[in-house]
Amino acid sequence: MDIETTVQIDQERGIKDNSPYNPLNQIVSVHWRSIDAHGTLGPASSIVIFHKELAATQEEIAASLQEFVKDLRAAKTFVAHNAKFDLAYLHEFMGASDLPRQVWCTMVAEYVLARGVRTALSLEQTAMRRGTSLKKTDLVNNLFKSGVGFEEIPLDIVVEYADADVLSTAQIFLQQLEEYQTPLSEGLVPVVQLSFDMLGFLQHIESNGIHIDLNALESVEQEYIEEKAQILARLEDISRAVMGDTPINLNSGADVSTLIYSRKIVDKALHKEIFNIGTDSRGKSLRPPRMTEREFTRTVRQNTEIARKTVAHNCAACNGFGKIRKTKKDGTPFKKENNCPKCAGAGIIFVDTREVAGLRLSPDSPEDASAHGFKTDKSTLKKLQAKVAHWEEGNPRKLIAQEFLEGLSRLNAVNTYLDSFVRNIKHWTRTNSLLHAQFNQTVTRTGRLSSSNPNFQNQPKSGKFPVRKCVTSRWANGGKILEADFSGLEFRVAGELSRDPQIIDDINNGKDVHSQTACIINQCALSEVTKDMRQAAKAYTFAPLYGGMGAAEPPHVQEYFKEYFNIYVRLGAWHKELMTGVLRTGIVRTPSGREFSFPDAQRTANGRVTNATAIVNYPVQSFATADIVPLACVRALRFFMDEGLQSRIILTVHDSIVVDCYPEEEDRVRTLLTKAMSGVDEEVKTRFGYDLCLPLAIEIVSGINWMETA
DNA sequence: CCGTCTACGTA
DNA sequence: CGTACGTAGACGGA
Repeated sequence: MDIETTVQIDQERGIKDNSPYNPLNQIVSVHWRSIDAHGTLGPASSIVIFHKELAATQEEIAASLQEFVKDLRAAKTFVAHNAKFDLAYLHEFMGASDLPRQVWCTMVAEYVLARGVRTALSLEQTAMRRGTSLKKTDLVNNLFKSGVGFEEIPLDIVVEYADADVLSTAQIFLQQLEEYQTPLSEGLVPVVQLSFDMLGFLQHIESNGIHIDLNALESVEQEYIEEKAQILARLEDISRAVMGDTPINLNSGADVSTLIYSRKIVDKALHKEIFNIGTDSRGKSLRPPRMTEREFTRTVRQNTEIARKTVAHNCAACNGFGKIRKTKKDGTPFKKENNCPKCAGAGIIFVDTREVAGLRLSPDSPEDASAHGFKTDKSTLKKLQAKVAHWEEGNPRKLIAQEFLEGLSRLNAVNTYLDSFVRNIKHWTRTNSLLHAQFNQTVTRTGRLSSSNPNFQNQPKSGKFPVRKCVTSRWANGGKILEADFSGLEFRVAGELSRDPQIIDDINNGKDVHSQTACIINQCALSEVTKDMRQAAKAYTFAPLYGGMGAAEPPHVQEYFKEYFNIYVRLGAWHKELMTGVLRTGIVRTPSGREFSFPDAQRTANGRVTNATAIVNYPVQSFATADIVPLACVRALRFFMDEGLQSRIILTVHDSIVVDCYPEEEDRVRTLLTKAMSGVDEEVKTRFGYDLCLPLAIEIVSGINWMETA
């Protein structure tokens, strides 16, 4: 089936919203066909509910809807491309009672078959790839792209288009059904079934929505706006002091780079080429070139010029107007004015003084280069701050530099908090204070979810991000926000998949692995490890797990990587097995049967395997957060329903489940989540036929909002 | 207008 | 140190 809907456009931001949770949206039409057990298609049916050309009476529409509901109830399997969307509309507009239990989403099925290789998954692209029937839909596509809802598109075209989509979906479904029965792909059945179950879970939590306290959000926003204004005022003062009249846009990497490093790039294209700036076909950054310190310094000198403080003058060529009127060859003036070429239309020219502008810091290595100059991100700024700390006390620029670097670092963060988090939460929160973020099932290479409109999976951590205070319970009297996390899930799964006896031992004995790492890194005794050292060491516990080799690290850290694989011998052996397996078959498989294809993998001249890090990382990340956690999600929802809980599951963030807890239900919620999550091994066994050898532990916290949890 | 790049944040 | 994401503004070429 296929549902066409209206769409709302946010004029200010140009954002299109065809969500069923936008109260202004409506179902325009519903289109469907039946398919019998032999794969024979019934006739095309459709109902038009809301359209400018609509002639049917309410009674007639109601009668057609009855027909549709009858077919829906009779159906064994509900098939649609991006079925979550259609299910959500059915749920919001027709209530939950008639929703089909078994769903087949042709988009999700296609995604699983793609085996982690990025593939265009739209209905159109899928149909083209599979050679199934396809209606030329340029007209509809263009209208839709420009934001015209289906209610405005000529009705005969809507019906023709939608019927063609239904037919195409049906044909793709039949092909997929066959493909999932072939020896090559039958192993994917448990995973695609879990994905369909997860689709229902996602539709459910999206429908529940997240309750937002808009007053709390407003006051957090005000605090950030104030903080930003203060930082900006100070940074602009400093900017004027060190740059003279040269205008600096603190949101511009190029401007800020000039200010910090006192250098302007002469030829940006050349600069990009020299420092190999860019991304590869997988969207990852290219590697910076190797250079000695001397080479680097020389290169920077050659391709940059020292930034000087400037004094602004009225442009003499245009008298400060910015525009000039040229005259034609015959002496008559052109009709339109041109931008003054001397000042590029600004009316002002900036004349260099002799004084060097900026903070006069130097980049260290090609790693510090960026497209428009040199990096100005948090870690680079931190490095620069450490340098400035060593400047002699008498240096008059020391204080200013410290203040600027610290302020800029915070400004970058506060900008993100305001521009991305606050603004987007505000934008997507409906008038009933519910925010229905989207969870996308067919985006990532590993099978994880992604989240958008807004992304609710990248909020700064609990306890330090006041925006989280606005996530509150929908039940005013005694409702709570509760979050259950799998602890150390990926480390456990790495032990699980490699069956490394030392990892298994460490986990069973509750060993503090990060402290052990800190010991090795800092070459000290266990008793000497401080809290900070342990925190810093965490990254090094995980690096080798995911294929990190410490190539760019100092010698003693490289030693650590060696020692790590001496301790976890089996893990290292497993990594090798994965790689030789990929070289042989092109495939990595997890215990769920999910597969990842590496068609281009080969051994390079220096003995390494292409995509080595991805090959060892995908199974761990995927089995943990794309198989185990979704399974726990599906179980949790099933338990909640079976027990008739009023509490709502509202969110999952890769290894956690978040619940809006109904008053007095917290104990039951905790019990059921523990059963769903810690007990997930029993369903891993029934669904995938796999015995987990390690226990899965969870931690549960709760509080009056999503920030203040304990 | 659209793709690329940098920056922020998460597991 | 690695892998996987989404969003926004700046920039530069069409």
